[in-house]
This record gives sequence, C-alpha cells and structure tokens, in this order.
Amino acid sequence: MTDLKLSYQFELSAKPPYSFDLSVHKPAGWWWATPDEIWLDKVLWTTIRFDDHLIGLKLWEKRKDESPSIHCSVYSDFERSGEHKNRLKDLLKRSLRLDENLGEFYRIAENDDILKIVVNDLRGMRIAGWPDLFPALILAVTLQMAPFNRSQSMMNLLITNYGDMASFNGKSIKYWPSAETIAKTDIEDLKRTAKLGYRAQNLKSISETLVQGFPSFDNINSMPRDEAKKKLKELRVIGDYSTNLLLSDRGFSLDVWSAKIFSLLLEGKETENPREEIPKLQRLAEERWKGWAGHAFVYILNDLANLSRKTGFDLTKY
DNA sequence: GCGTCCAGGTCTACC
DNA sequence: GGTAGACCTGGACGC
Repeated sequence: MTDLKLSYQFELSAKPPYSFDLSVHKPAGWWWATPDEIWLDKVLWTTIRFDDHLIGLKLWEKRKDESPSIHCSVYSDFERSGEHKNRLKDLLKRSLRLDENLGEFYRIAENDDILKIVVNDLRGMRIAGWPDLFPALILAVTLQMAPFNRSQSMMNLLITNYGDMASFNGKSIKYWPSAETIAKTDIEDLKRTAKLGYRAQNLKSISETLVQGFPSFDNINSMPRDEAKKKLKELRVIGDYSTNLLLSDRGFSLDVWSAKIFSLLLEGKETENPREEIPKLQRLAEERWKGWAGHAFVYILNDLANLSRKTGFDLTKY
C-alpha cells in the first residue's frame, strides 16, 4: 500500500465540444486507467504509474461551456520537479485527448445514418488513450482467445495478486502490476494464480522485453503510425489487432465479437464466420468512414442499446 | 454432476 | 504470400 499526499493541482483546457463524463466513464463500462478507479458524483479518483511511482489523481470537470476545463489534483509520495509536472500534464492531455478536434468527424456524421445516431447520443466523447503501456499490453494479451468475462477474470486476478495499491484522499485504488513484478514471477505461478493458461508465457516474455529496455509509451505515440506499429509488433503475440488497440490514434480494429455487430450494421445480416469476415468488414468501414473509422468504432460500441432501438437489430446480445 | 465446445488473435509450419 | 492448425482452460450449455 502506498500512501500519497496532495502534491499539486492544475487545470487543463479541452477543445469543445467535450464531455468529461462520457470520456472517462464510458457508457459501455470501460475504465480509463484501472478497473478499480472510482467514479462518484462526476468525480474520478484513479491511479497511474509514472516514472515507476504510483500517482493518485482526482479529476473533475470545472467548466462545461465553450471553454471546457478539467481540474486535476495530484497525490504523490514525494515533492515533484517542474519538469516532472510538465511531463505529467502532457501525458494527461495526450491520454485524455483534450486537444482533439472532432469537427470533421461530426461533419461526416451528419450524412451517415449510423453515425448520426451515435454522435447525437455521445457528443463530446473522446476515445481514451492508455496512460500506461504495460497495462494496455495486459489487456491485449488477456483479450486473445477468451470470452470477455474470462478476460476480465484474468485481469482482475493479475491486479489482485501482483498489482499495487495507492491510498489517497480517503480512497484506496488497486493498480496493475509493473512489468518488473511480472518479469520476476514464475510462469507456473501466473498460470495458477491468474488463470492465464498459455498466455502466461506470452505476458512474461513481454514484461521481460520491457524490463530489458523498450521505448516509453509517449515515445511510441510520437512515432509515425507505421513505425509505432512495427515497434509494438516486436513484442511477443502483439499483432495487428493489439497494436490498433494500443495506439492512441487507434484504427478500426475488429475482433470476433465486434465483427458480429458490424456485420449487422454494415451488411444488414448475421455472419456465420465472423473471423473470416473481418478483412471485408474492415475494408467496408474504412471506405465508409475513412480516417475516422476508429472513432466510429468506439462511438458505436458505446451506444449499442440505443442503436438497437433505432436500427431494429439486437446488437446487445453478443 | 459430467462431457463437450469454443472464445473480443497470433504464430508457425507447410504448401 | 497464403492459410490451416495449434494454443490453455474457464465457463456456458446440454443432457
């Protein structure tokens, strides 16, 4: 348990339209930094690992009008330098995507039957960017070849058995294990305690590569997209689907589950072989939504209940 | 209670 | 360069 004290506070501005609620507390239930973060009365208490230390964050939307802004209280275990503070601000801006201009996406949506619905429901929502690389890699590895509730179980067991806990502002929040911890853990222990199966070897290999020396997430995100994908693919079992999931400028990345949904939306029919259909659906989406296909993906998957009502397809059954 | 089936990808061997 | 088959095992499902 790491006890953190209030260290400093600042505000960050966001390009309008911006919805803090929808961006950090997604309708589909996705967390931003850790599954254990707390969302209460429109305030987010969460934790990230920054420079190998846990940091507590308390975030809330200070202004909602044409100049939206977020208040950020930082809880830390020692005094931070100005340079450290600036890097943290940059990280938050990037991973909360506060400077993103959604104007073109919303213009395309005006003439698109599907996007028109989701953009109206979720105006101002940002696609979250991962604040930390190793947790995003844990997600990518545990999603592979498993139903989502099993993936969740594996992630929760990893956090419970190997993660760290930050305590601040009256809250205690569990955070993902570090790459160093997993690199030191025996594969058989990972299999037994986190139910990882064959993924134990994969996750351990990734953690070892990170510990031996790998570019930071900020570094990777500043690379041209193709170069960033190539670098991430050097990691064991990180392929096209996972790299799209990891990069903040994510593309349209279908898996078996989402292929079933997009087959209904884009072709009007249920697919018998979702895995085989993925390349075709991917092409259809990229032709239809061009560079905004990744945004279309996230908006649609966060609005399935309402889309089902409006389109007549039961998109929530998968 | 027990057996069967398959999952929110990726890699490898083989053609 | 294209593709079938293997990969752990928890949990859903049928009986």
